[in-house]
Amino acid sequence: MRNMNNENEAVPKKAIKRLQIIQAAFKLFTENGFYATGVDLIMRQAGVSKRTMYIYFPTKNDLIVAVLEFYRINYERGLKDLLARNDLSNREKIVAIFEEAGNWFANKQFHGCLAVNAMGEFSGKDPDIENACRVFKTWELDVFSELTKELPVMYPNDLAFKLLVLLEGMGAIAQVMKQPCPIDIKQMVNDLLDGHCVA
Amino acid sequence: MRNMNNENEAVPKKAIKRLQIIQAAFKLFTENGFYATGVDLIMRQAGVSKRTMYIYFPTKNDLIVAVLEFYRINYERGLKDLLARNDLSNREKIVAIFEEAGNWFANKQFHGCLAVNAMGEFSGKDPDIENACRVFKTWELDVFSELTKELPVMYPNDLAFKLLVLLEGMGAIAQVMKQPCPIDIKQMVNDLLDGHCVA
DNA sequence: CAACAGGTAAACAAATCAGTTTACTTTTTG
DNA sequence: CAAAAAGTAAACTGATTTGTTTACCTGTTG
Repeated sequence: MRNMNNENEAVPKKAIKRLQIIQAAFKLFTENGFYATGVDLIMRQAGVSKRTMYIYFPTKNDLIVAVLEFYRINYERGLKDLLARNDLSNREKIVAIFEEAGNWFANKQFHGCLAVNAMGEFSGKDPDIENACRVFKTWELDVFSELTKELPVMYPNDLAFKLLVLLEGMGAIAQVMKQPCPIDIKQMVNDLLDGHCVA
Repeated sequence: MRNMNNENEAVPKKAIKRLQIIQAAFKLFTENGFYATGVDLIMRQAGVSKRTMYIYFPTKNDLIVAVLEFYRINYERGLKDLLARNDLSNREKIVAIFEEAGNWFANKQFHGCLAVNAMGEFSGKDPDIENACRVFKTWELDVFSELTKELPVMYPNDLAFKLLVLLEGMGAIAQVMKQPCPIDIKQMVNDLLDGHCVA
């Protein structure tokens, strides 16, 4: 059985294995934690031999750093469509982000922010992982900053940081409590936005 | 050299070893995570033999549950004096809690909320640990609820939850970013309180 | 066809993990 | 004092960990 799809040939085989490993590791790290997830299981789930794995990722921590980068890129892609919409104001986009996050957090399968979890396991132990976590949170802050800087507010960066605090808080509580959020987050976000608006 | 203090004899030796173990484990779990901390190191730091450890805590997870309870009791004791003061209004106490938390989070040694970190490592794996984490967060919420219920606000429980969201968010960001909080948290808390006040 | 890069499968090494057991010592207490 | 309770130190088990190595296979390409 040869290659059947003669259209759209030349798929970059090179990076396929690497991505398979990252995706399997991402799922396992998210669901079971970093230390608790062994490389043998990752390689089995990825359908890849151990040797291949250690060619792409010389150490497990290298893989963790790559997974955290993947986590951010994945997150970015999920937000892309929303951020690109021109039928929504920046303020509406912010509210929409919290709505989407709220739905995500409400899922029983939610396991908290991977970067926060990684920090809990590797803080003070692996600078590369620490750095990857900070890069992620910095990016999250940048997303909000991009949205608030064109809002009629006095201190857009302060507002962005407050929004991030809100998002983190929701996530952490959802992760631990695993029950629907009893408050109206949308209203809380709107109050925050109103409090900063000069117009 | 016999026992010198003939006054106040009969110190309950029984629970001393147990507490030593919990305190050493608390420190190590906080600084290095749960999976990453081996029982051999805990027992060495506690100055206790392995056998004794396994008499008090048949499994490592039993110890983790005990540490999480200790974490809560410790937290409660740290808040006791503040909550008992009668020269402060409930509103002032809430603000004071955030000020203290802010100072704590600003410390470079801060490693995030132990219950959140535990959830990141044991979510879906150990019901007892999960439960201990939820008990901790429920207690945190109760502290705020006790303070808000006597405030002139419409929905004291909602306000309490929002305060908890704020506290969690600050903690999670501080844990990852490890840099001073760029916003005025006291003002953010006051805004939140003002937004709920009917008077 | 032949060379070769990239892959598999599995055995292996060395360390570490949680937890057990044994033999002995210290401390408390009736 | 003497029995009993609680402790120590250290060897040990068996499973698991990350990471290495060996021998073999496969698809592509000059």
